Amino acid sequence: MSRAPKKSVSRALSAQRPTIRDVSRLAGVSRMTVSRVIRDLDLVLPETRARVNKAIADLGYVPDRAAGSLSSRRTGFIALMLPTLTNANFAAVAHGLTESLRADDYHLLITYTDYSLAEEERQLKNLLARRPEAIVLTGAAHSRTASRMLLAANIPIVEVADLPRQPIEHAVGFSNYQVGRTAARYLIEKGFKRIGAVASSNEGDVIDHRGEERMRGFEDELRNTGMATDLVLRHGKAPVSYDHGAAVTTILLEREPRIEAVFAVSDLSAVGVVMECQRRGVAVPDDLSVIGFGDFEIGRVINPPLTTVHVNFHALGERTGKLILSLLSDGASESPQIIDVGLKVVERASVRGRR
Amino acid sequence: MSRAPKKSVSRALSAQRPTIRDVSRLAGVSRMTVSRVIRDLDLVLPETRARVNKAIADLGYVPDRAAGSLSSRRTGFIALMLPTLTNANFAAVAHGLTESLRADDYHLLITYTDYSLAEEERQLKNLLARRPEAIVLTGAAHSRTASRMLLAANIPIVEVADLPRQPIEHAVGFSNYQVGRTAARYLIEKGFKRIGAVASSNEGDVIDHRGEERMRGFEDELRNTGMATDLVLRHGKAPVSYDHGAAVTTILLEREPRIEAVFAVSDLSAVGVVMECQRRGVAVPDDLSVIGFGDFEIGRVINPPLTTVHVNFHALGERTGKLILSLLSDGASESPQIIDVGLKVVERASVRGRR
DNA sequence: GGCTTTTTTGTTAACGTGCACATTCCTTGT
DNA sequence: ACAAGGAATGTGCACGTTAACAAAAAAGCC
Repeated sequence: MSRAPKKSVSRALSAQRPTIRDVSRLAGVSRMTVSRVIRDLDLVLPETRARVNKAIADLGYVPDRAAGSLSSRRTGFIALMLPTLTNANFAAVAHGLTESLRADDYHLLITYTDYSLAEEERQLKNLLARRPEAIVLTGAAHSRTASRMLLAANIPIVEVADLPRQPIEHAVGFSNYQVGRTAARYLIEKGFKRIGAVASSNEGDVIDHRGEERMRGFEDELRNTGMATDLVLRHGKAPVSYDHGAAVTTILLEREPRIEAVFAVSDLSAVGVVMECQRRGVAVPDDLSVIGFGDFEIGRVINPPLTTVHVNFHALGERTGKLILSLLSDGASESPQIIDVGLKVVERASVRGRR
Repeated sequence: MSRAPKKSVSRALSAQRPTIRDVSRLAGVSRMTVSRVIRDLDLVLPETRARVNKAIADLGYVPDRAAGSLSSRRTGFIALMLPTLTNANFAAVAHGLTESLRADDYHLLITYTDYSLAEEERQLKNLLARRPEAIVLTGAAHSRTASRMLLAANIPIVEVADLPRQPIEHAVGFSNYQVGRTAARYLIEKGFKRIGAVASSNEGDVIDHRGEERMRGFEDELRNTGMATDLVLRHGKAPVSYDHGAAVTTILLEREPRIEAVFAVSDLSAVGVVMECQRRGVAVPDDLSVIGFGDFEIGRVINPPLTTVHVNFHALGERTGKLILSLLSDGASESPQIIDVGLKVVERASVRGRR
C-alpha cells in the first residue's frame, strides 16, 4: 500500500493549530506567562493578561490537555463504567455525577460494558490508559484481572448502585439485598399469603448480579417469616424486559392460580406482568398485586400506576461526585467510605391495601 | 560520571507507575520494540514479543495514551455533544455510535449541554482541548463562537438528529420539518378536520429548535391543504414532559371542545395528553386522536398504545460511526455527506381509523 | 562468497505543556 | 541612598510516548 508521503511537513506545521508558543510570541511574553493566564493563576499583571488573551483570541488558540496532563500528571478525567446508558437509572447516575463534577472541570469518561465481564475488562484497560484520577463503576462482580488492574491503578475507586459485601474501596449506593427484603416485608405486612417473585435466570451470557441480590433478600425475608418460596421464579435471560414480565406471568399463573402478589426485580418486568394480567383478564391489584423496583417513569404512567421500590439515582451520582472531589482535594488517603443512599417504597395503585 | 546524577530519579520512577522504559529494561529491548508490541505492529520476532509481553504482565504496565497522543498526534477520541442523556433517543444515538466505534478502539467523549447554548460553548471548549479526531453534535442552532471554534478545529464535524438547512459539514439524521408534515399528512388523510398540535413556547431559557421545526412542518402541511392552524399551540417551557401534555390538553379543549386530533412534538407530551383525556373522560381515540413523536418505550405501554412518528436513533448512531471511520481512514477530505435515515409512522391505537 | 534485500531492532528528536527555580523589576522602610 | 522583600515574568527540563530514520542481523541471489 502506497501512502502519499507527507512531504509538506513544514507547510503543514505553519498551517497547524497554534500552540502556546505561538501565543507567547504574538503577545511578546514567555510561554509560562501564557500558561498562567490560561489557568487563571493570578500572578499576571492585568494588562499583560489582556494582551495574552487577545493573542489567544486572535489565533483561536485552544490549549492541549494531553500535553498539559503529561506535564502536570493530572488528566482531569474521571472514569465511569456502567452496564448500559439505555437504562434510565444508570443515565441518572451519570447525570448527577456530571453535575457535581462540572464546576471543578473534571471530565467524565463514560464507558458501557453491556453487562459483559469480558467487555468490562477490555474497557477498563482502555480507560486506565487515559489515566483517570478516579474511577466509578457499578458494584457487584468483577473479574479477577479487572480487580487487580483497578487496585494497581492506585486511584480512588468508587463502586456505585450496589453496596457490595466486600467493596474494593469506596462505595455509594444501596443494598439490593435490602430492596428484596423491603419488598417482601411490604407485601407480608399487607397481609398477602401467596407471594411470588420474578427475575431472570442465569442461562444467558449476561448475569444480573444485582437483580439476584434482590431475589436473595426477598427469599430470605419470606423464609424468616416462615412463608413458602415456591413461587419465587427465575426465568429467561437478563436483562429483563416487558416480554420477560409477560412470560413469567403465564408460568406463575399456571403454577398457582391463587397467587396474590408478585415482586419483580425490575419495573420493566413488573410492567410486563401488569400488561399480561390485563390481557388475561386478571385484575391488578384486585386479583394480583404487583410491586417492582427502580421507579421508572413508565410505572407512573401505566394503569394502575406501579408500586415500586425507589432509589434516588441522581442523588447517588451527586454524592459520588462530591466524594470524589473530597478524595481528590484532600490528598490524604481517607479511609474507605461506604455511603448508603437508602431506598423507599413508593405506594401506588398496583398493590391492594389489604388491611 | 555521565549518568551518576540521575540515579535518584530512576529510583523514584520505579516506585511510580511503570513506564515503557521500565518494560524495555526488564525485557532487555529498546522502548521502540515495546511500543511495537503494544500496538501490534507485527515487526517483532515472536520470541521477543513474548518476552516483552511477560515484562508487561509482570510490571502491570498500562500504556499512557496521553503521552502517545502527544507524540503520534492521534488521540483516539471522538467527541459527542448531546442536549441530555436522560432522553432515551439520545442515549440510543450514543449507544449506536459506541458500538460502531468500539472495534477500532476509538473512545467516545460524551458531554451534555442540558439544552443550553452557553453550556454548549463551554463544553465545546473543554472538548476541543482534548483534541478529538472528529466531533458529533446535535444539529440546529449553535452560537456563533461555537461554530467558529468547530470550524477552526479542522476535524470532521457531524451533526446528528436533524438535517439542518445549512449543515456545518456532514449530517446524519432526519428532517424534523418532515416529521411535522408527515404527522399532519397522516391525520389529514384519516379525514380529521379539526386538527391541533402542541409544543413548548420559547419562554424558558431552553429553546427546542428541533421541536419547532416539527411544528413548522405541521403548520405548513395544514396550510397547504387549506386547513386552519388556529389549534396549533405553543405553550410552556422546554423540554416538554407529561405535565406539559396535560396542561396543553386543558387549554386546547377549552379553546375548541370539538377538536378531533392532536399532534404532540414529543411522545412525552403526547402521553400527557392521553392521560389528561382519561382524567377528563375524553375517550382516546374515539373523541380525540393523538399522535406523538419519538416512539418512546412508554408509548407502547400506555392504553391505548400511542401512534407516533418513529426514527431509528440507534441506526442513526451507527451510521454516524461508520461515516466517521471512513472519513478518518480515507484521509481524503470527502465532500460533505448528508445522510437521511428517514422516518415512519408507527400506527397504534391512539388514532382512530376514520375512513 | 560477496552482494543485495529483507527482517528485526535501536537511536534521536520531537509532541505541547507545567513545575521548580531563577531572574528582573518595582516598592518600601530606614 | 540602599538593602530587603515582594510582585511579575522568564528559563530549562521533564512528562511518556512515537515518527523517522539508522543500523544490525538474517536471508536470498547468482
